[in-house]
Amino acid sequence: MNKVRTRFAPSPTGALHAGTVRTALFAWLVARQNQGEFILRIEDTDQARSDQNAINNITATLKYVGLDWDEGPGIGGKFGPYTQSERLDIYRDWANKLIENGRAYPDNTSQEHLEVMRQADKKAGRAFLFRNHRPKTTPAKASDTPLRFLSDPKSYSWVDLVMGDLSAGPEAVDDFILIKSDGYPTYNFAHIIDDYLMDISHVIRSQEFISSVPKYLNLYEALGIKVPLFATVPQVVGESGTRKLSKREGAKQLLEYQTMGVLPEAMLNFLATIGWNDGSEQEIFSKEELIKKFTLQRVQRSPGQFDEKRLLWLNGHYIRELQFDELVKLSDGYWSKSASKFDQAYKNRVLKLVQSRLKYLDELGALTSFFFEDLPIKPGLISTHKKLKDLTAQQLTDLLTKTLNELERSDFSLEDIKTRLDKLLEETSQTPAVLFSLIRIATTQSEASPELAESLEVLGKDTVLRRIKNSISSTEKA
RNA sequence: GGCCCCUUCGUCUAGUGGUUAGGACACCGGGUUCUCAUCCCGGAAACACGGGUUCGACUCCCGUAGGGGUCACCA
Repeated sequence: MNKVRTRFAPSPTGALHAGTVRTALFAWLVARQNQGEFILRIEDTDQARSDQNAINNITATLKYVGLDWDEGPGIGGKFGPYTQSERLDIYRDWANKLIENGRAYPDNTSQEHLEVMRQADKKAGRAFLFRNHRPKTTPAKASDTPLRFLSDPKSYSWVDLVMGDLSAGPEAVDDFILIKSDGYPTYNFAHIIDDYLMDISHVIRSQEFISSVPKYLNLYEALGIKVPLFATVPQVVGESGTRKLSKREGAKQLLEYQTMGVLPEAMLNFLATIGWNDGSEQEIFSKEELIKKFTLQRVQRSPGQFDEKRLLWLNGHYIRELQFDELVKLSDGYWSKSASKFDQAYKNRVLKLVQSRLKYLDELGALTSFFFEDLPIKPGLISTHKKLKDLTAQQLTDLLTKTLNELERSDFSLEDIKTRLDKLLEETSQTPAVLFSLIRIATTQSEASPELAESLEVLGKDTVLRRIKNSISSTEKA
């Protein structure tokens, strides 16, 4: 069997989102599991829409999720260049071969006339086929005359590695533009030439191209070149459940998740399991396992929905699995501003307390800010608390005062804090639901926090006593 | 509209003629001295519909409906 070579061939017209990257991932997995090669090719044949920012976004996104490429722009390779705008001569040569064979013809039908014909066909309830309107005579070939493929309509059936047996009638084959008036090839033409010249074994792409395959098959024949294997990956749809993932659908570009602090291994796991699983009940897959277990045959044929909740669950899982020193490194940059005045040792103690609570790194600041600054007192935390709202100000003050007196005598070791909290429960004959809630609110002024004793220990005696005193004076006023 | 593809809990899915239709996320309830999270236990929740074939259909066949893609000098 020939060497497996797969490619990711995006057009640089915007930021990558999950759907596109998932397709890239599948192509990458096929290459890696077969000791093959993964090629990055930039399809910038649309001059107006392509730009360098998008190219940067593509490479940054691939690097984020760890999809390395063996050949591509920048790094080169034996089949370069890997940017289509640098391959114009190649397409022209192949186009000339088609002209010589009588399989391509210049056509300068105006956009207006095309539109008229399209409307007429639409009205007649049939698909528009240019070949039904081929001009009797072809214009002289000038440099700005578009070149059309002269199709040879017939039925095709072929095998798709994901979708299975597919077929279509001759109505799916038409005369399409090969070279545009600006001299650039269309996608339909360029990708076929490139896949052939770059020795691509598997063309793995998303669903919108499936109905164009018969046209491509017809072109492969005209060109007399070998047809690669096809694998069509269904789309990833957005929250609506129907529409394709897009900016309009509210989809984030993938790099936003990097900024949020979604770990690459979580993103990879998530992407791979939209529309794929190994047949078992396994949910967590490492990159190595994916390489070992992935098969195109087990890719779902129906679209998959992007479920951010599931992504965040996976990410939480991977954060919990992280070695602590690894988490320390990754957390850098996600702390609240107020944390900058504290040393790393203190931050580490805080981090230990929240590792199991983080769904994504960017939550860190909000989750831990009370460890670094006295938050403003929020009376609502008590007045709406289901266990505290019915206590009088006097009762609250009493409880806090007793707590203050007890903790003042503590050496603030975790052990001692726990002992004294237990003692307070006895003395006040309050349930933890009341007393601990109150202390927690007084010392954190937050909706939620890690375990009370541990939080107090990390906060330290001075801070805890100060905050309790502040709370007392605030409840007295109320 | 023509052509093509798709259809199991809200979501991701297991399932390839005989299962109490399984798991996970999310959700709800309970437990872990308080909250949030983790962890553990439990709950609700699906075979789009209609015909066949068969002793027996989620599984096979045919329709119907719904959804998606495509019909560009965009990819």
